[in-house]
Amino acid sequence: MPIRILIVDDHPVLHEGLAAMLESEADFAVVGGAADAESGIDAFRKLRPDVTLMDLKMPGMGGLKGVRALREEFPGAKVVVLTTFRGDANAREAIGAGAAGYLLKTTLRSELVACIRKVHAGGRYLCADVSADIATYLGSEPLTERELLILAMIAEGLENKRIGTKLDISSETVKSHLTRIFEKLGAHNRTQAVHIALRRGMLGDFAD
Amino acid sequence: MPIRILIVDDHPVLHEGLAAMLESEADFAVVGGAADAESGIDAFRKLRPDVTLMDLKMPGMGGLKGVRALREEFPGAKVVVLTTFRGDANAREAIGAGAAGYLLKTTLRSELVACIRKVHAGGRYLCADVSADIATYLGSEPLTERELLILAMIAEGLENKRIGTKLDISSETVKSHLTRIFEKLGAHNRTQAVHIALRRGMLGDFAD
DNA sequence: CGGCCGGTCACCCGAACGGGGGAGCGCGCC
DNA sequence: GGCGCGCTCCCCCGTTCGGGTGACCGGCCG
Repeated sequence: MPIRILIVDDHPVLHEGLAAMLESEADFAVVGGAADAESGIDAFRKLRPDVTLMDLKMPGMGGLKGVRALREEFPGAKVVVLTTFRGDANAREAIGAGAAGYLLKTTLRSELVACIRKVHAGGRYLCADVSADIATYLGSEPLTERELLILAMIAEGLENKRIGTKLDISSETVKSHLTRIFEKLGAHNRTQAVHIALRRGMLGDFAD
Repeated sequence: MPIRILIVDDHPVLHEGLAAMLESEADFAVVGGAADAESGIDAFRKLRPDVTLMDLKMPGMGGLKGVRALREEFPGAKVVVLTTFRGDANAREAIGAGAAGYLLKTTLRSELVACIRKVHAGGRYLCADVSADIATYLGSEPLTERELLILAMIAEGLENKRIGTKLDISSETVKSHLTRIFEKLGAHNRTQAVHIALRRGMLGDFAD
């Protein structure tokens, strides 16, 4: 009996590419597909695939919450995240959300297949680039939610005072958050902090 | 006789997806593929395809220069750019470099096929999102090379003085460039300028 | 030739930023 | 209960930023 696979990706081209790739493996069967996390979970309920391939950036709830929600409802679900972006933060969160595999879209067919096999067998698989990224920042403290929120507003170019107003806190508080953010990221000013955060995938990334 | 297509893309999954999609059209024939611009041009020399699909972000020279180089050697080459990223700047440059089509990877199969047909017939095709982006910023003045260079350094978090040192100019000059950059982008501070530039695809983008 | 444009530099000044302290307060965990 | 952590706020002070204004020069184009 083949490994039954569900594909959740909103890029038609990629979606079909994956399907074509996987179908050509003798013991793989693509049993369904969806273009966003919500309908992906629906599809899972009906199909109960062995392995689910999920993109991170999708309309609606997004892939990260998708993984979390899916794993909450089906703790045994085996999910492989497949995304365009590097950066340790994305991968860490995905793994924290319960993903068993994490691949980049630059992955070779052979690696994709190997990953699915490994995950299906109950293992984990991270592609090399990503595990390297994670290793690089192993010791680094994660930002708190508040800090991430403020950093996101910084990234949009807001000034401390305006952020304070929006969050109903003093601009002094914003400053002290910022100081901690700089410490954690190793930045010396707000623009550099944004740069590092983008590189590490900590901010709601640009582009789809 | 079918429309002969060359695919240049470094993402195996996407590459195969495109190939699968296009092959399933009766009058399309994928005659070759490459994973970077240089070998894409090599392939073009041998194959002389009717239409070339090219990704923008690739190792080596990158897709933009690839299009430029290809069109220089073969002014009649019909190139469709296929990329993940929105933003008017990317698209403008690609068109300026001689691309006849510009699609996002979120494009539907039907649109992809239509685009290739239109370009093959000698026409142009931009996907709706991108032409909307371009329309939005129609009146805006483009940044000069110098300004882009400085903006890129700003994006990395460098301060004016350090940029001045690196470029061997006064920090006052950096400031006056910056003032012009703010004007052109409609920004009020450096971080916001970077934000806008990223959104508009003006900076060497993040991620592959 | 005269103008325009892009790049260079200068000075003033008020506002924003970043580093240095210190200090409360609520919450969860041991 | 005590401790730590995250969030909140405050003051000081030197630096950087950003706006305003003005100026020079070399190249390109009409």
